[in-house]
Amino acid sequence: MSDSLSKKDDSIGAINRAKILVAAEKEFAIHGFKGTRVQRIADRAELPKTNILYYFKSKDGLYLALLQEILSLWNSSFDNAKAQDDPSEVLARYIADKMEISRCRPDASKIFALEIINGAPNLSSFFKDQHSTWMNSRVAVLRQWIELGKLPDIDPYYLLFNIWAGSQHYADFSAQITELKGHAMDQTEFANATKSLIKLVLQGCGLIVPPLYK
Amino acid sequence: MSDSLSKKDDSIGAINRAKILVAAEKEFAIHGFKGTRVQRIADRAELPKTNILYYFKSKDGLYLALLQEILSLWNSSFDNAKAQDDPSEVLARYIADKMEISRCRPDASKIFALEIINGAPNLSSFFKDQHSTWMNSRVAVLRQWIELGKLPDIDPYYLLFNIWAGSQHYADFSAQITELKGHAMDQTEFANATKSLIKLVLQGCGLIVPPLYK
DNA sequence: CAAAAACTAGACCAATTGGTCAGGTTTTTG
DNA sequence: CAAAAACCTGACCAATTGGTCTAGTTTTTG
Repeated sequence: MSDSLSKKDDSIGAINRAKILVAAEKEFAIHGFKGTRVQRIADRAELPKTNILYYFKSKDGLYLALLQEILSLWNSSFDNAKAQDDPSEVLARYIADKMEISRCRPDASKIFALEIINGAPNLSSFFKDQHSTWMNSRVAVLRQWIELGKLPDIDPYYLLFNIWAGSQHYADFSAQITELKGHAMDQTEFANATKSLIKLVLQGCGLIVPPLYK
Repeated sequence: MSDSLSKKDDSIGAINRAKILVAAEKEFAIHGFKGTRVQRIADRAELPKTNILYYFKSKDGLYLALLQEILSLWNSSFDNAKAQDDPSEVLARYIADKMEISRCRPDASKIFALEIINGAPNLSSFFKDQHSTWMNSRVAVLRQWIELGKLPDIDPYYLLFNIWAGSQHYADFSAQITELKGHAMDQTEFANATKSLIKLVLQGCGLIVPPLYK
């Protein structure tokens, strides 16, 4: 049977589904939802178009499945941070994680960005609620840090927005960055960009950068 | 006569062209290039579809005209900064300008973002060259500031990327922000976000925030 | 004021494309 | 090993949509 619940066998179906998702991620990132052609996903996955529609009921279905997989990338170490943790360590680690996603999964980041820019028409209210809940709990921890004097006064929302913006930028705007730098960023440059961002954000809100991230 | 060179008369053609551009900006920002329907631009502009194609040769032509108008927004006070200027003042002003664009022209920002995310398929190499030239001259000024000891050592590229990312985020990701905050940001909140960003960036690279922007 | 230019607009079309269908083959399973 | 389930695929279709054509109306201009 072929419901799309999680399972990672090596059946021919699982392999093809994975190939299709990889191809679709690339196509949707480059062309957007409306601009993406099922035929081109098929070409990229080296399967006939009909198979795409066989494994995923429709273009919509494929997109939704892909989006769900992408959203799971948003989980991070910051999710479990507590008031007793060290803000510098936690935030530096969080930024480093976010930068790593931008480096390794730029297309996933782009698809998410496209979705938000267009008004999040395909994000379920379940995800939105979950996201809001997550945000509230994280803002609470940041406020506790501030009360405890571990973090200088700063609006938690704008702090988080800046971390997201600053890290996702390297994935979403890679075309611009490549153009301006004259070449695509390599791993070393990503490491430097990560250090810069960590320093900017931590120092920007009055924290000391942990030695590990200098 | 109807070449699309600049002119701001009140002829019926100029008025309609302007109405179409306003409508198109909204539609392209929400649906992307491929997802935008000429008919819907027409509906929004309250003109028959044929008139859209009359004033602009094609959907492509309309999009290109709009994009060109949007690119002109990128000019700013930072363009003319010199080594003898004060980095704190210049950068604070630059960030404030960028935030103002995000607040007043969010759809323009979104269209630019969509264009870059999709690999900048419609940005002329003329614009790219111009942009690179601009970047080189700005990086040079930042480096002079560093040499003069007016600005602590920081990679000029990553500094500028962070300013762009941090400010454009408020336009491009407004759907997410609205969802997480529970409401759309008003002018007061934009003012606070601007202060936060200025403080984060300036303090982040070791500068003092000018009183005017506190 | 007449002719040219600018503008309005309904009818229509060709091309694209997501998706269906029917008839296969291969793999799994009892 | 047979039957059922899973998988493959070419032919085909209906709907959408950017764009054209033709024919008219309004505005500008010499």
